[in-house]
Amino acid sequence: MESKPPDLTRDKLLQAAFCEIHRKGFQAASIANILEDTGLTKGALYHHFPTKQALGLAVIDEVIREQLDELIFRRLRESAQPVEALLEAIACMDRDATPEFVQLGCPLNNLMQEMSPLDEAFKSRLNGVLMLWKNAVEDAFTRGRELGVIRADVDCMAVALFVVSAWEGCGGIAKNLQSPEAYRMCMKQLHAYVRGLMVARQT
Amino acid sequence: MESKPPDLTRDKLLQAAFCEIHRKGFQAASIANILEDTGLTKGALYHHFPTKQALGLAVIDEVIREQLDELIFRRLRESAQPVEALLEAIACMDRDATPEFVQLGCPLNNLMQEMSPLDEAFKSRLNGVLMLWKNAVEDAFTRGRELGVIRADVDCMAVALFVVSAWEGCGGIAKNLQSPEAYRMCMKQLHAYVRGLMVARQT
DNA sequence: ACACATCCATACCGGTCGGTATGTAATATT
DNA sequence: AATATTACATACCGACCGGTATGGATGTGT
Repeated sequence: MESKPPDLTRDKLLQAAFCEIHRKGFQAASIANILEDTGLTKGALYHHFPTKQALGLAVIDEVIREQLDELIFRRLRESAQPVEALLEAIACMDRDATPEFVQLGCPLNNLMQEMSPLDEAFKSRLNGVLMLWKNAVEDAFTRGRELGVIRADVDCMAVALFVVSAWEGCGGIAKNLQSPEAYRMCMKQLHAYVRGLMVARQT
Repeated sequence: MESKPPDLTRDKLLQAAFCEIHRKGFQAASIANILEDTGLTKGALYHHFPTKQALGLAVIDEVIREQLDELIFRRLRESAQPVEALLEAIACMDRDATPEFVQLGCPLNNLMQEMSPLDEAFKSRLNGVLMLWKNAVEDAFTRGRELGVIRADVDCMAVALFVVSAWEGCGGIAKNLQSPEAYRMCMKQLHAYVRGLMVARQT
């Protein structure tokens, strides 16, 4: 028994809403544009989502969270060498930084900056995703410390929060500079910072 | 000969616009609200500023830039011990973080995230301020290296870019968590990172 | 005293926004 | 086969937006 009828229309709306929000921000995102992109009408949208806010929240839960989970969280969770996976994830974001992604910035961070002070519902959902991120990184550090890869004096939680902050910060700055080079330069420093938390390795 | 008649009305508009933009973002900032706060009318506003964009750009140049200059840039510029001044500036932001400032976030970063991808004029002005910041930090590192306080292997420009990124990143994350404690925890790691760039000191 | 520019208030405009009421075709239910 | 529900399309609404046109008050140069 399939518990999930795919609901193609809903998915199209979510995807188009994600793009529009990613480009314009949530408040400036135009329902009309989303409908134009999908070829649908208001009847369709308001049949699936009671309000624009509900649409935005669904984008967070069903698009943004999923993307980050695939791209980052899961890799950290599933790797037997969590610290190496973290370094690889950082290096990977670095390498794969397309000019378009750099220019538009991290969808999660964009929404957090815009909506968290304005809307409680947004804030809690966004913070939920942020905590998934922080916890994934913290867990990687904790496991790394147990494995003897991370120095014993490292405060895993504080460091994890800082790593995520710096991560988003690098993306934000590069977005404004609209420069993949700046992003790489910046993420390279974050990479070096994390390496500095590891126990000195004998080569 | 006074070159600057104070222009009280203009200043009131700028200040009210700054607050409204700080709270809502530029696009969502309502001209009507700004006028209500100041007790002025559209006639006054559009006499001093041709458009809403011009008002926003003036806020950047005449409010935000000045604030950051006083709070950070100047201190780095004028100190004979630039690295210590940087550490102190970081610790200071940390200590003085009021819940309100944490909740609203850095005005510069807010505008950068929102407007840089949308408006060229905003982008160039904002990047100008950002470069002032980065250059001030870079200069502090460079001078610190010449003074023998910073390790010789440090890439001052890359590190400066990272420091500013992480700085803004910490503010951004704390803004979403709406937690001064998280901000302090995060900035403390940044503080430690900068200290880690210094030559080992014999106590 | 007169002309003129500065500074600001009032009234108004077209456009876009999110949201709703209504209709309809297709599908599921009984 | 009749009925109810789902899944959309269409047309429309009031609110608010940034911006403008006009007019009045005040000072200023001559």
